[in-house]
Amino acid sequence: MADQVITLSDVAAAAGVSLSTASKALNGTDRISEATREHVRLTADRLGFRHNALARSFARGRSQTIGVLTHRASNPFTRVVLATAATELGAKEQAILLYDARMEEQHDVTESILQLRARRIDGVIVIGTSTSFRTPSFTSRFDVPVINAFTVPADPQDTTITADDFAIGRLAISHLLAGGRRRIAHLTAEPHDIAAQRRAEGAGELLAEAGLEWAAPVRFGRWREEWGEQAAAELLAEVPDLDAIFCGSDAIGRGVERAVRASGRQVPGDVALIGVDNWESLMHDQRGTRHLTTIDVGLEEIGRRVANRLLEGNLEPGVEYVEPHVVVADTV
Amino acid sequence: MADQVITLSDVAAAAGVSLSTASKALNGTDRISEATREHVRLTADRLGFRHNALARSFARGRSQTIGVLTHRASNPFTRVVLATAATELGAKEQAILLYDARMEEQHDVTESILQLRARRIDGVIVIGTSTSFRTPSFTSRFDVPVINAFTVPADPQDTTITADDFAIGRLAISHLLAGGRRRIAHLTAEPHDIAAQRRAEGAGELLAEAGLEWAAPVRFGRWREEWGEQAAAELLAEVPDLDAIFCGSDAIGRGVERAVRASGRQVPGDVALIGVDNWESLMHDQRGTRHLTTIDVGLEEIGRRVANRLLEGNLEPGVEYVEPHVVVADTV
DNA sequence: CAGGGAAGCGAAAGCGGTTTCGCAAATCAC
DNA sequence: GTGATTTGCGAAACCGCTTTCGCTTCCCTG
Repeated sequence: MADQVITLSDVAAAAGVSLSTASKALNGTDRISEATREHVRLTADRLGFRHNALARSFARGRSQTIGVLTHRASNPFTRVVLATAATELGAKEQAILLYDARMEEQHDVTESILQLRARRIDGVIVIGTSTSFRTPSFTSRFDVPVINAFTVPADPQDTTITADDFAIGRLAISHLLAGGRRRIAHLTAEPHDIAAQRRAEGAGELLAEAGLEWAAPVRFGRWREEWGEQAAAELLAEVPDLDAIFCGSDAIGRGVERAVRASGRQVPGDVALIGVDNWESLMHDQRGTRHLTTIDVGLEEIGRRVANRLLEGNLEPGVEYVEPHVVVADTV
Repeated sequence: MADQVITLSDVAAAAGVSLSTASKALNGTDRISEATREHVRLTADRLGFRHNALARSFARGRSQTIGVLTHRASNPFTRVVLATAATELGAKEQAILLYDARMEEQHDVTESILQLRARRIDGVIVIGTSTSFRTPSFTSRFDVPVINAFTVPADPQDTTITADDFAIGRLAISHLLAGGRRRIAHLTAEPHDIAAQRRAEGAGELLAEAGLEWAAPVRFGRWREEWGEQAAAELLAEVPDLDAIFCGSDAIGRGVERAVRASGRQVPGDVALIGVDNWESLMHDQRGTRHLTTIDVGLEEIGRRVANRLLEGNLEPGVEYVEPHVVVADTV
């Protein structure tokens, strides 16, 4: 525990070579004979040597830490991306330094940016709140790579990895069609919400390709369970022969399900339901279980990919979409 | 952007003092006249100087980063604690370095520990998976402070901050009693699950204090929605005059609610429901809404407190419990 | 066999701060 | 007014590693 810490010069001395030789040997850099390299490696192992990461970072000028800018880290979607990215980065010995700011407030975020630069971070991940809101562009405010996650990019030249709402809509309908449903309706969030719009568009497109139409006009409302319940009740009264409802989110879906059951219909016997978000996975692990069939938008994949792209330095400008996937459960 | 970086010696030169004086002035350490201190500060500001955090960390031997050991970062509860702690730490310029390991596997975690020590981390947070499982003790394996979060500590001398399952049970019953309920049952998880046990004990205790008994024996089963549904159906058949069910988790509660409604009863008119976890908060923010009344176990508070304790160096040995609170919604 | 180039290694200069220590001047006690 | 402290500041060592540069030695070419 309190044992003397071994430094590189200890290793060099023990191996009978110079400090610089030892450094090069262990780093695999520069021209060193294979014999001495191996010899240094062995003595280093024997002594239990580990680089002092602080000294190394200092000398190299690279901090082994990635800055993360979030809008509101308490957002559950943000958390998933954050935790996944942090795990991925940690596995590669990269720390993260998180600044949680209201990105709209210039002053606040400017201070954070200065802090991050002072820390000589190696890269930046900007995590947006959703695909509904545009996140300001920070790319030009750093001299290290910046990558955006889970957001609608303000600048199309920024590197962005995000969910594919259009594909989500298509996938939902495709799954319902595969289940034999034909009289399908869609209940979703605010009409000005970008994610809601794209999901509706994607869904409408696939429906049209199948030669079908919505069984009722798409209803826009709120991302809320209670709205789902109320809207579904009205919808079922107007269009009694529905056989499926595509719900804009799992929260809405929960409300819809209650209304459908309250109307005396069976789920999925009479009406199939599919949501979006994979809400239940946020509770699964040992606990929880699947009930509502849903579309997973791929938040974890976003987190993983963002971390890896950044480390690889693989930052092509433009938006890269993550493929959604169906999570099969009891409601289709 | 690519503008010359200002170093401390630039500041010293501009202020007409020595490097060491400049350092002390800005750090508020050592004896420096207030006049020169202020003068140095002003020139530093004027030049836009920021400490090179790397150099500083190196010189001081403190990394400004906290190591985090998790069992499985993908666990939703872990994520909440992690994200909250990271936010709190970030606000104080502390980075985090996350190692996600199966803590049971010695080899794996030993490597992580060595990495963390090489990084000269300033402290360690160990996040458990829940209050159901015991996490091995890592305190003695570091020479920096270690604090455990959301776990049953293996060593009572370790510093641990976690949820108070006993209080959770009491609180749930107290809320139901305040709502005028008297015929109360409890459906919860596996009988060997520590969290489930304590919640049941706490609930039973408060019930006894109120001069009441369970309307039916406590039923232990699984942390699953479907189990809740099935168990509630049976329970209602056996004890038709129940007026409340304390559900061991929100997932169970969801299932219970379906069963109650399916039996023709109203929620909360005929039967009140209360869960545990504040599941919906994991989805709230802009979206989602409250439906199920529940007990929030205080995960965010755990994250916050763990971060702050560590920074303050305020690490008394023993377990500190976070107070749960009721989240009022529609089912009581 | 002379000369040029490459291979292998070491000396030393950083990287940009913090911190110890010593010295001169100012302040204090008596 | 003298000696003992205290105050304010600068010189320089140091943190542990990376990296440049130069010096040998060896090999190859013609």
